[in-house]
Amino acid sequence: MGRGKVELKRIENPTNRQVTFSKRRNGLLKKAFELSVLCDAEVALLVFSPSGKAYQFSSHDINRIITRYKIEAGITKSDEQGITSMEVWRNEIEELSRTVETLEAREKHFAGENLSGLGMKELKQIERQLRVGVERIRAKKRRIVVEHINYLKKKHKDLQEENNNLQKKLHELQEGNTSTIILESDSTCRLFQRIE
Amino acid sequence: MGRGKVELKRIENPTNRQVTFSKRRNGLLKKAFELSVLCDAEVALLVFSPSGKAYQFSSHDINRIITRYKIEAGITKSDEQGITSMEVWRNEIEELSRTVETLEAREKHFAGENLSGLGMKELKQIERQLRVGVERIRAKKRRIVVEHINYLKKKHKDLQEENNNLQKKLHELQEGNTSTIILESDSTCRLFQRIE
DNA sequence: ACCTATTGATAATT
DNA sequence: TAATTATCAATAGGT
Repeated sequence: MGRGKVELKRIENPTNRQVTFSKRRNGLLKKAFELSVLCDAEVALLVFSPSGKAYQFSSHDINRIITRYKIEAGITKSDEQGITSMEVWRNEIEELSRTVETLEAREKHFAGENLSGLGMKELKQIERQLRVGVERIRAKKRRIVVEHINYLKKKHKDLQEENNNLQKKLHELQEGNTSTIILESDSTCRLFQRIE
Repeated sequence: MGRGKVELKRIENPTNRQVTFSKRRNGLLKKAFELSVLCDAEVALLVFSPSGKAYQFSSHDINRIITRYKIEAGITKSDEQGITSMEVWRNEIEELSRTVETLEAREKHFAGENLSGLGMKELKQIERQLRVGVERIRAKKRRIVVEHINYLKKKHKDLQEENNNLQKKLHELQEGNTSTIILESDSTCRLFQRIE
């Protein structure tokens, strides 16, 4: 929505990024507010800029919304108010550690290690995933090669054209001057080298 | 944004409210995502519909974002001791998060996704790893099949032996008693069934 | 920070 | 519920 489409990737220019952040953050907060009013919904929005500044919107008490989320997410705490941030962090660390363990186990499976305990079904499943991965990797490789070949073909064609032009000029010079001409132009020499 | 301006107040028609909720919720989630990507920001969004259904978006682990918010909000009564240990934990969390991200990225690569940005060398490396994995999985499968076959062979042999013994006993009985004998032994019937 | 050409979101309608 | 479309809103790039 502006003077040009924007790719969905990190804006590299820091100034632009900052400006866009400011604009879009406001837009997002506004829309969160509108949603809560128009549709009578509970909305909580937390935003941290890369530089660490915090922004928030919440239609109701934010801690209530967060608590509601945590309850829905299955994190039933004995005492919501009593959770110190330290406890929250400890839980967070444990959760992350579990995630890491799971991911590492899966990676081992993909590498064909630690397979004891897996049944035929799981093995077939993993093998299928691996084969899909291999096929996609190969497709990507083929694409890269094709692109490179096309690039070279184009370069080749361009150089051949340039070469023809140079030859033509050379002939014109020879016709205008019957004395022998020795080819010594640097660019012409490089040209021939690059064509092979 | 539509066929007419809308007042910033609760939509009274329940159908319209539901439809608008669905559309705007999607729009809001999309924009939250875009903000996080374009501007490299941490964003967490929680939405509860009036009917109680929960929707969420978070650019990073939502609990981490919530924790971060709680810390910023409750920073008033934090003593220096607390801050120090909190920072230690926060560092640990960030490290774990990075590990998770790395592992997830690698898993995507193994699945042949998110390959943009990888060069020929990396692609070949990944393909090699995948092929090694496939080979090991297949070896494991072969081992399982062979073991199973051996198990069946042994069972078959045992049963055949038992069968022979029974036949022998039968003949002995027949020789001792010339009258007709009808086979009705339950165990013998099951035996023949299991051998096939 | 403000301005506007453009893209994006969505209200109404089918 | 899912498309389509006419409009309004957000915003990218420029000043």
